[in-house]
Amino acid sequence: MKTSKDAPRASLLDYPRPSVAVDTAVLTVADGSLCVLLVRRGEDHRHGRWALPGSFLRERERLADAVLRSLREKAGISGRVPRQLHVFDDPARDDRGWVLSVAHVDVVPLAGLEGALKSDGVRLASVAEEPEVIAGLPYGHAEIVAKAVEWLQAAYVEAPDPGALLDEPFTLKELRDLHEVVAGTSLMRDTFRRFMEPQLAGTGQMSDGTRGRPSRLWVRAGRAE
Amino acid sequence: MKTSKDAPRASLLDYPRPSVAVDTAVLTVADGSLCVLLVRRGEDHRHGRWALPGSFLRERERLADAVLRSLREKAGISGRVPRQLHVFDDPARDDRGWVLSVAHVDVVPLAGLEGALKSDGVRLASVAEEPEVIAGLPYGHAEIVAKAVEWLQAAYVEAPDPGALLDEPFTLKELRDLHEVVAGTSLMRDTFRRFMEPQLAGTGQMSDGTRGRPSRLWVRAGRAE
DNA sequence: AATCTTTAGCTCAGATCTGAGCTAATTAAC
DNA sequence: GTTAATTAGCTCAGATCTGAGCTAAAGATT
Repeated sequence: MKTSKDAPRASLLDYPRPSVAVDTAVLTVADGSLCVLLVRRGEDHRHGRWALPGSFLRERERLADAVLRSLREKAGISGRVPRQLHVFDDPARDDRGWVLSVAHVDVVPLAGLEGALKSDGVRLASVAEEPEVIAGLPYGHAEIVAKAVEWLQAAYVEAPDPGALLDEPFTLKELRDLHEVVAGTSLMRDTFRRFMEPQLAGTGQMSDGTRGRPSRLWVRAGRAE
Repeated sequence: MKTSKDAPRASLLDYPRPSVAVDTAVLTVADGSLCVLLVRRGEDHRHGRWALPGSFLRERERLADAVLRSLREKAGISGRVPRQLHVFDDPARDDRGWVLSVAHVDVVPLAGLEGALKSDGVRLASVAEEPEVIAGLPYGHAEIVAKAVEWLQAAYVEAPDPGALLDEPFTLKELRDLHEVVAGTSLMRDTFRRFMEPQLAGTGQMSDGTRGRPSRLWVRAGRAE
């Protein structure tokens, strides 16, 4: 089972190898609530339970490609920019054997999920409003969701809608509403404006047909002006 | 070995598996310079070249344990709190085969490395002063060092000496000198003091025998007072 | 059409932060 | 000893940040 330890060995690649999986928290905002995408597990293991979409890594496949493939196959959606979060390596994590899971996060606007959500094998769970659903996920997936949310919140403190959840152009109110949902707190209007404006480019247009006084419309701009 | 759980497929674990390695950037401060520990590679591969200490993961081993083992075996040092940085997954990274490398960072005071540095198979490379050494590391290790330094700098912005590089108690000058080395820039004296003092606990003692006016001695304190 | 509600955009006093500069306390050099 | 150099700790004016409150501009309600 084990190759000998000391003698010059044929190849270091003779070491036992773990299975490697990717699991992804797909985050979006729906109905003013930060949500994560769940899929119902198929015939393989833990049949019928809700879990994050994931997959085993295929031969020579890149992690990001495995994430995009798993989102396509399991949830029927197009992921965008999967980002690695952490490797979970508890040998007892998965009772099928020795499995490392590389957790990822991706951000997808609700419009990109609507087709997938018609299936009854796909649903959203609100991170804030359905904590019991998140806490009950198998394979330590609750921890992945927590890390994903933490990452998203940190990203949304730094820049205007870095996950591109909003369609451009948008008003500062729309942007602030989104950031408040992500942060889970209310944000001071002027402080928010003052921080974000330098990172936005004005379109010259004004919003129209909305409630209240029309406001300028903006698009995301590169940080360096 | 593993038996299948239920019918349809033999086992998902029949997928091909990558080799998994850990590589660690051990950071320290020596002679007023932020340094990373390198070891000379042994008989296995790339004989004689300097590289970060690393190892293949053993059966059911935790990543953190593999890091500590590799530091013990390859560098003869006791690591402290290895922290995961990123998984490098380029299939062409290693010409021996399909190898995922889980990069880690650890912080160790110079005193903990002095024994190891007597060996000519172990050296320090200054991140700022020997960029060509870092840039020439094999297996994409330069990228690991860059991520490790980035992580350390971010950590040192948040808290007083989170890597515990300084022996307690210390003066604010010693702390600031350390933080300046890590940051690579000079830090405003009073701004630094004002930010750090609430995160320190005074010992009531004063420094003695040092140049200049004696100053208070401090120890690190938990963030929550 | 008058009034209410909502949102935008600005202003300004007060709060907070910044860092140069001052005085103090010690060691080092002469 | 006397003077220079170094570092500590504080102070205060100026810079910056904050957010309540004001006026403006639109749709909604009556």
